[in-house]
Amino acid sequence: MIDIARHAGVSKSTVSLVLRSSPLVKAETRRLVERAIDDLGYVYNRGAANLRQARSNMVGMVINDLANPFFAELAVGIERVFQGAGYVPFIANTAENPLRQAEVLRALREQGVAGLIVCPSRNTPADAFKGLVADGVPVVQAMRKVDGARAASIVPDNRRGGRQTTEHLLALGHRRIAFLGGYRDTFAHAERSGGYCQALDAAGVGVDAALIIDGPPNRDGGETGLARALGLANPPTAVLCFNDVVAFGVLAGLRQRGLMPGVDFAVVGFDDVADARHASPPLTTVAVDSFALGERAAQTMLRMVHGDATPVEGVGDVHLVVRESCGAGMEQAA
Amino acid sequence: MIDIARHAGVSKSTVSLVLRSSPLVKAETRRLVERAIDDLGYVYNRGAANLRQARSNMVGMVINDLANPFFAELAVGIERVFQGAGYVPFIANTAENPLRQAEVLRALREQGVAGLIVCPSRNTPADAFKGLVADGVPVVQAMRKVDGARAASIVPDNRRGGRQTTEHLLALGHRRIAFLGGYRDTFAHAERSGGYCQALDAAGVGVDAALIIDGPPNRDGGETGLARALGLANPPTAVLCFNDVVAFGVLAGLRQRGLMPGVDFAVVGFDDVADARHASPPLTTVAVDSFALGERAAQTMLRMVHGDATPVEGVGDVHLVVRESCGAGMEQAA
DNA sequence: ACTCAAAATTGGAACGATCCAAAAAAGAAC
DNA sequence: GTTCTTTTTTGGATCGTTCCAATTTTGAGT
Repeated sequence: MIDIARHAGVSKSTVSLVLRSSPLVKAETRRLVERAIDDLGYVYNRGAANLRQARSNMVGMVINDLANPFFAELAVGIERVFQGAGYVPFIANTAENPLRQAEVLRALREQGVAGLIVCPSRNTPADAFKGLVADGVPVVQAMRKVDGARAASIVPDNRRGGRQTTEHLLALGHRRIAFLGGYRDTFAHAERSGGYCQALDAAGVGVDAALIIDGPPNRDGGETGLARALGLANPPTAVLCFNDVVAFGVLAGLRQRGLMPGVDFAVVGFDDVADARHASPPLTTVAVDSFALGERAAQTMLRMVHGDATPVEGVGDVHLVVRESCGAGMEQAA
Repeated sequence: MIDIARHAGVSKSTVSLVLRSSPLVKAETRRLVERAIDDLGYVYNRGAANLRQARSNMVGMVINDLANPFFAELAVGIERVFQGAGYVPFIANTAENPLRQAEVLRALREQGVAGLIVCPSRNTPADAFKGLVADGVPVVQAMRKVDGARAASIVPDNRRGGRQTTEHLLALGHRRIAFLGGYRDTFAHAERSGGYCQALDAAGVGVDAALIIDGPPNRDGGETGLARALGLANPPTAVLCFNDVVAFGVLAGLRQRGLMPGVDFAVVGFDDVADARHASPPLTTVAVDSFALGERAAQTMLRMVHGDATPVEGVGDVHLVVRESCGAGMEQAA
């Protein structure tokens, strides 16, 4: 920076002002300095800058499973908001591993992030964000939240989604409805299956614990879960899946058994990822609007960066998207 | 850090040594300092450290399209290597936008990354990495490479893959084979379609320019490309798709028209993403082994970080995976 | 007890930016 | 041409770490 100052015939303080595009410098001086900057191929050292001024332009997105297209969509949505605001978002994957998550959070903190959006991994301890929050780093939880954590959160209305789909299946005449996939110890599972139980109770059908089958929230989880469900003495005629990826597994599993999803068996997903409407048959699911959710999380974080300290607990709207996999019109099957 | 020194009754230099786990400190002193560290809830400031010592533990992965599951898989593979080596990988998405990519690269440089793995966006200028390379930051291109860029690269054998699949379709009796999707101005398109042309020429079939239909490398690109292909005066009986996602679009398009992929029409993909074998019908495709490719790119970068300056131009092995979408056994269709 | 090497510790000067208070330059008003 | 604002520029201290050379402590050998 001193080299530039010399080259442009000004002081390093002036160069600093130019770099931060301060209105204090005369236009002419600015041009002079700017020329020197690209003459010398100078690169700003963000680390040094952060030393004095905590304001960094780096935000972190900590995501539990990048391989799940839903989270990839969410990430893309979030990114778009930050781009416009002059922040550079970096994504880190924790692969559902709380240890890995802790490492990532530490690294981001050391790096001096301006804020964080986190989709907490499974089994995240309640105090995972304590240090960050105490330091005044805005932390927004997205999609999931850790109970006991004192950080903002933006989550979809999982309970309502679970209830709506279950009601839909009930209306189609199903009485044996399974809830498939996802780990019982996660926030999302508790809420989604909670909505499911609530709807069953309200309809006077009653919950059969054997029909709540957990497992990894991926394709395999769907396939093996389906196998277990069909192996029951009194098997279900419909399944509500923890998420769309699980539902894809179920669709594949049904087909392998020569069953036609949407005709012989009803399948409903959750999330409405881009592929859901391209599945065969197109998947009935709960649209969570990942884009809007990500946008909202990002905006919440920006507000916190700018000093708004009100703790936000946002709930995103969801709605049922009826396609073919639930077999609307298969009332006789039950 | 000075607070810690005082609290532990040592000097800041000693604390610094402990933080870097130097062998110079006595075990007893180390324990003393470590206790002070978590008593006071101290957080290391990586920025300040990088100020003196260029060695950062942050590596960047710049990815052109996170929404494509193939790149997400690649990213996960790369991450796994770095974790073991004590580096923290951050992912940034460029969404195929060279301007955005430039911003991201600048941000990473300012942040002082130890190295970069880049899947260059479309239309990346040849000098995009010049500054980085001049600074001695290791840059490894993965999957794609920019011509003229003097940076290492690890890419799959696209040409061979294109050739193999085309030969396979020829062997099944097809003579009108289209190449669908992808932008003509990308490296991967040039190589993959190059292999395709080569195989056609070798078989004496000849290339019909009308059968090379480009478009976005996503589901939509597949659907609209298929529509164009089927609208030709002399339509193809088989398509080789630029990648699996395009192929998924083609499968959906065929089904909408009441055509059965693998029976009425042959479809082949490229990449072998996880979903390829779960498609219906399971997709015949070229396996590029994203995991191994990512691993190799990461290891190349690590070698460069450790001072190995030999420019690497790695080519990853590919192999044809025959499933059902190509309709092995449909020779009569041609 | 004394010497000397080895091991462990230390203070102060960097690194590259920002902040602050103060100085210099430019304009306005008389 | 003063004097007084207002605008622009500036030097030096500072952020939290690492490096270096120098110092202190330890311990072995006599």
